[in-house]
Amino acid sequence: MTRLSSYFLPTEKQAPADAEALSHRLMVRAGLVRQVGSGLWSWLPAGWRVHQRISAIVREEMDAIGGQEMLMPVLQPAELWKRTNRYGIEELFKVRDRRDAELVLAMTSEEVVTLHVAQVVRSYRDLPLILYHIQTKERDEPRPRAGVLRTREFIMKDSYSFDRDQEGLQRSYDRHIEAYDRIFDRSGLRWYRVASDVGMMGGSGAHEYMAPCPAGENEVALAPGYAANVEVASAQAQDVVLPPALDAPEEVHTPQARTIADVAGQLGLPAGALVKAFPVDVEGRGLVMVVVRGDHRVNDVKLANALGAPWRPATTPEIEERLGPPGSIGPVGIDVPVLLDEGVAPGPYVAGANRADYHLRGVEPGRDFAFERVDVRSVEAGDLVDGRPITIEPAIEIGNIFQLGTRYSVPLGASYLDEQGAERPILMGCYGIGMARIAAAAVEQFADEQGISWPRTIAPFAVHLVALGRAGSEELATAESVYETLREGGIDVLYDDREAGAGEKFADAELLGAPLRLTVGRRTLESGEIEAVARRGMKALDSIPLAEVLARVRELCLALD
RNA sequence: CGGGGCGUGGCGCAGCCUGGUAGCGCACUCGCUUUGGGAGCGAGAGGUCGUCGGUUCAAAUCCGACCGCCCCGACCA
Repeated sequence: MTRLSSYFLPTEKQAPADAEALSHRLMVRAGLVRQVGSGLWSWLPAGWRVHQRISAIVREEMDAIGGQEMLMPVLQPAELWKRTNRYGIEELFKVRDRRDAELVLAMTSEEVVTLHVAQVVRSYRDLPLILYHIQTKERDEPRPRAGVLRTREFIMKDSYSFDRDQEGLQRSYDRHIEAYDRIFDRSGLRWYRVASDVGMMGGSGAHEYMAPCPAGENEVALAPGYAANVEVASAQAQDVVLPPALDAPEEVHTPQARTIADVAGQLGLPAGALVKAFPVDVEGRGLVMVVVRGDHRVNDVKLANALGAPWRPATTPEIEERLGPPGSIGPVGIDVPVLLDEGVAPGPYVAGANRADYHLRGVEPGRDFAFERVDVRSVEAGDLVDGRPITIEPAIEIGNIFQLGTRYSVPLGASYLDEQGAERPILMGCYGIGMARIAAAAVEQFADEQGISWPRTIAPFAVHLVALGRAGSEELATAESVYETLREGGIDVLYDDREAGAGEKFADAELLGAPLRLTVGRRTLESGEIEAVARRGMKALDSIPLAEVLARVRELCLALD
């Protein structure tokens, strides 16, 4: 049923007032999705077609690497989640049944899939395995936002690999990289695979797939041949002009100066000629002073990774007791270990004197204080990677892959016997893809003033057929036959047979964004042809003789973006 | 969780300050006209003004509580 006159496609001229993100506005306006509650969305028929097409691509590529599709429940016993120590996660929905038994709504399915594998797999001969499902996920998000970009309920493809050792895990991981690269290529997106934080879960590797677009919640650092989440990105800092060196540090009076900007302003120096001291308390290690260049910022994630332990900013009393007045602390003459960021090149800097209203100038790392080198600053646009400047772009995370190791197999008892009869834990990986985010990213990346311009591989319809002319006209009769021809030829065609003006029909076609628009109207019908326009760029194509419609449309469907 | 904002017909909004039982544009229904870029004229239908309570002769409007939604931030194994 793809006659627009009877298709459930509620397009709107005006977007809801509270919709901000482009994809949110357009997906609602085009009648693809409708909101039910905060972070809760229905997919209307045309939107669901997009979703299904994305799922089909994912399914094909997962199957191609040997993935086996299954289906696990959303509602799961809380017990399993307690065993893996995930029951305390805030985002996890917890519910109770009529007998007061505790259940959860799954946000992923590591517990359940591992349970099955633990029950079934006995021997190294049963490995490796890749299992996946495409299933609803529930997350009690603190703040749903931007339409379908961040929701409390969404459908995700999550796969899980099971291998006997790290080499096997790496192979499964690499196979997922191949599959994911193909999936995102096929979906028509501009995307990057970036190194990502492995977090406190440990594991030996993690990547995120990022689609740059304005509504993105993440930031990626990009340079030719380089892409990384800014959470973990490293780059060479931009040079800063330093004042002349001194034989030894000298105190300078800096009354009331509490911030880098204050000090730099008073001394007439760029912020980069100062160093910034950031005292932190590290679990199991105590107080350390992290020092970065004055114009740089400490990156929480990189710091945690460099320390290899949880940390927190030192409190004011701790700073006053061990160092000096907050706002005037520095690395010289203290009995606290100093971690010096790589962004601080050799040379004389201005640093806090650990004495109110005074700073030191001419402070040289190594000469005036000892330090341990770390890389803990956030990279900035213009920093260099292999001599090339990076840019920082917002991006949507459309997929992630993660080497879990034995994080779940040990607590859930998933093990196997090796050739020697020794019991060993199974090594796991987990791999996710959010279908809705692919759709939203495509909208964001390719929309123009008129509306959406879908990549052909995930468009709800390949062809949007517009009939002009009123009931009983030759145009309408011809359009009917073109519609039937295309439909019987297996083309996904949406036929606008409504009694509406041309402007309205064209506007809706452009809003909905099918790659190819065909128009049956008097203008070209006289010469036995119909018009064709490519949605991407609104490029007029050669008119198509009626007798060749099916063949020509087939060609165009493969040729268009 | 902190900050800000908003709930009036399907969508977008006005009315609220200064109480007197609801209005505009689009969409919708019917008729006539129109028909290649969101048509014209005429006639209609559609609203517990988020909910509950309070003040008052009278509440969309004033007061209180609650609910919902959005944006920024925090958060996002």
